[in-house]
Amino acid sequence: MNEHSLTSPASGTRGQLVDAAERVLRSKGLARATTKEIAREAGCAEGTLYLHFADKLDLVRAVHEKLLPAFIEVVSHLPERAGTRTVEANLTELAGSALRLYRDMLPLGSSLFADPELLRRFRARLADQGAGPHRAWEPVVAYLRAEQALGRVRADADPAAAALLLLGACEQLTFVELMTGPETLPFRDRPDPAAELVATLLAGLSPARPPDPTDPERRP
Amino acid sequence: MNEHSLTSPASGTRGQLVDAAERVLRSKGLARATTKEIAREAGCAEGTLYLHFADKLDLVRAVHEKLLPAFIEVVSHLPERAGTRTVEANLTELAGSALRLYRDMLPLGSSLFADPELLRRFRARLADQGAGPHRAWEPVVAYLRAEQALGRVRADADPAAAALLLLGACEQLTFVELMTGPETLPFRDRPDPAAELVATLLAGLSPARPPDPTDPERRP
Amino acid sequence: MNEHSLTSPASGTRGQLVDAAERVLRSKGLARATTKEIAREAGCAEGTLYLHFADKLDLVRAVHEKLLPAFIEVVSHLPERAGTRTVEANLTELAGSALRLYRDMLPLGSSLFADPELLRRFRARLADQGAGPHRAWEPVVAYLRAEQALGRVRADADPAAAALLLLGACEQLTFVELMTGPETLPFRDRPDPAAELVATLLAGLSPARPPDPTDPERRP
Amino acid sequence: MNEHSLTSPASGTRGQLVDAAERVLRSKGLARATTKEIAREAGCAEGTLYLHFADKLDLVRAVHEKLLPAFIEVVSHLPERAGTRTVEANLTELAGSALRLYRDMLPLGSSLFADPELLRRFRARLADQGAGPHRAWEPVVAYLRAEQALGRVRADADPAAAALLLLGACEQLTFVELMTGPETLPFRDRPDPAAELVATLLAGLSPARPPDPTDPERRP
DNA sequence: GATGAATGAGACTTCATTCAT
DNA sequence: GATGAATGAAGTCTCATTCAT
Repeated sequence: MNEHSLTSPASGTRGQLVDAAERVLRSKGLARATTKEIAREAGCAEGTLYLHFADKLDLVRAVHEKLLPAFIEVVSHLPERAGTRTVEANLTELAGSALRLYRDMLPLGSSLFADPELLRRFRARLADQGAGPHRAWEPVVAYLRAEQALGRVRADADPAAAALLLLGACEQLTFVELMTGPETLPFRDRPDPAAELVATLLAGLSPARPPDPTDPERRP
Repeated sequence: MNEHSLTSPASGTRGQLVDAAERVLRSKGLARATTKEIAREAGCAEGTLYLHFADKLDLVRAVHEKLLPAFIEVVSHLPERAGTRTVEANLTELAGSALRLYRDMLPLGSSLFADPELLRRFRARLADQGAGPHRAWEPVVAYLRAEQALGRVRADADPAAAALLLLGACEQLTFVELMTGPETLPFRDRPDPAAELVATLLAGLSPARPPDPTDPERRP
Repeated sequence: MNEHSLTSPASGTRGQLVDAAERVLRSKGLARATTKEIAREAGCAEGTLYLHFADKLDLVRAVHEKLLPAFIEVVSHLPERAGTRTVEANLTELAGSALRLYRDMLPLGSSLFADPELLRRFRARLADQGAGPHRAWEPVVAYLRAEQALGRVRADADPAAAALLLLGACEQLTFVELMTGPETLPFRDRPDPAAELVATLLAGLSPARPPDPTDPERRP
Repeated sequence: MNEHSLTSPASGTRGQLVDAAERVLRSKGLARATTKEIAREAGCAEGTLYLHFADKLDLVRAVHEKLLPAFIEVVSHLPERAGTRTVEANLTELAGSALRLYRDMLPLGSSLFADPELLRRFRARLADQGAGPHRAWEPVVAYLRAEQALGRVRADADPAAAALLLLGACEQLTFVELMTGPETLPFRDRPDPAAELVATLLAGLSPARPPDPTDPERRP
């Protein structure tokens, strides 16, 4: 992962074009990214773009296609952590990673919504691959299920809902920060937002609760 | 609230232009919304747009400026609910509303990231008004604090983190649904996603917990 | 004559519009003078312009129509000077005035050539009035004739050619200065360009000449 | 030199654009010259213009930049004439050329004043090149100095002032003719305006003058 | 495969002019 | 006579795309 991209630099003209497009999309935005600048950034001629992609939108789609796997790659090592350290530590590390990843990916990913045709092509490709952004939840769900099996997470908790709560909070926090600007950081000026989110999720909001019969700590 | 807008239809040419721009942005996306079509949709000449806005981006910014207040308006009645019904019912209703609101607002709001200049102007206006998207959390936080005072929410819970977890989950669920397409609805095919999220947030993930000493239900 | 115009400020809305147009033409140029700004400068509404002029070009023409009379007004007192002071002093004063006048008038007057239709209308009006910019030569010619009658100018000199030489030199000097910019003043950095032009015109270039038989100084 | 331009037709798309722009500026004027028509005249697409020039004004400036060198080219052969024929014949030929050149150049050159931004850019380029319209005087001054050395022009005459008087008269005569229109030709209906101007300049206006001691014709 | 000058449709924007008040 | 919001034609300029080299 280099400084400008979540993914490794690609070789070959095609790869250079995708990397260049990603850099230009990040700095100029979809609305102001031109083929001229992308080609210049890739170090090739404007016409070369059309040897590798049907049109500009196809190149942009190729950029978006790199993003989700990059995210999943980072999250996918989480299940191996089940049973190690504490649940709180593992989830806090996850939330920290998610906050960093979203900060890099949200501006690019969100701009899919600026062009319905781009979104349509992106979806078509997702459908072909049976993929989707929800795949990012799967390692988290798998981890939580493993911890449930180990008795470190309530057996009757809903792992999917929990994954969504935690990752959603990270995404929204990033979304708001990016909208509000670098000067105003609502919530993030707290010592450790990731830890606070995890603590709240672990403890829940209900004031009291009957003891969990599956709780191994309660076994004699 | 009409079918096409979260806000009441405005009167006056300026208001018609903002409403028309919102409709066009929704259907065509920022990248394909043209001044010609916006003017046609507003029922006025293209030049009229420039009597009311400095340029196209200023009109787009005006559309975005309407979104947050519309969201807050809906959420802001929540605190009055404190102490009524059950916490679970109140939060489930909130989550349901949030899911519906995000579905309307996310495509528009996200496209802010497609143009850095648009985002810059949007932020500048936020700074002038001391506002920000985090204001949407405030009514939820206020509600949770009120319920804490009533003993219906753990006294040591973090209301801000809880608001972020719940609203973030709603936002991410919507985000993924919008990206994945109307056919594939991960998670949302469940009977009631809002209820599941709330249940998980209320119960927490930890298998056991010492009784909350401030819990009034535990007083003899 | 006020600071902004060669002519007295006019009263009435029509006159205010002409004055305002002159100021805007001077500062912005014909190519960038808009009816909106002229109206603002005149303190009236844009529509009011069309109550007093057929269109924008008619207003511009009205501005140009004021210029020549203003020039002639200044030059027209010259013939009264015949026989007073010296010919050199009188012509030097004339040249000095002409330099100042051209500096004010050339930018405006020259821009007539930027629009053939404007020039056409201007000419049509000139034809109606039997006027023309050559009228500016007439007082100078009249003066020189008077000095010829007094024997202070060669009897066989051509007053029209002399007027053209002197005023033409002043015009070109100004033209070049305006083109070159305020920093570089070719020729004008000399102590007194007007005096040098007059001295050269009076003495001529020919190295020797037979005595003028009509020269009164040679009469016994 | 072709019928439409003072300069040789250029090759290459850029040169064709400059030539086309010159023709359109001559016929339509700065105020009515459109990029669409210039491109059509140049036989290329409108967008091609922007491959070779930053904007329309840059193209117009390029046209203006060709004018002065074209003028100087014609005048620059004058110094070689020193000592040949008569001073009167040489200067009359110069004046004749100047009248023709000004008729071609003044409408274009004058319209520089119709747009301050155009004038600003033109000046900036002049400053870079150390050039300026006053360079047109230099060959004339050089010629007069040479004739002074040969004793055919008064030794104490001011060559710069003389050049300005003669060229200025030609410019003003053309200026007035262009303003007044082709029907009315003040002064130019005379048999040979150029000859009359030169005769007056050579003889001067003063009725008498002491013999020039440096005049070689007076030496025994 | 690579180039980059040329293309031309179409975007945004301006501005002289009109007209109901 | 005065207004100024609205008009819409026309302008400048951009940029994805093509194609001869």
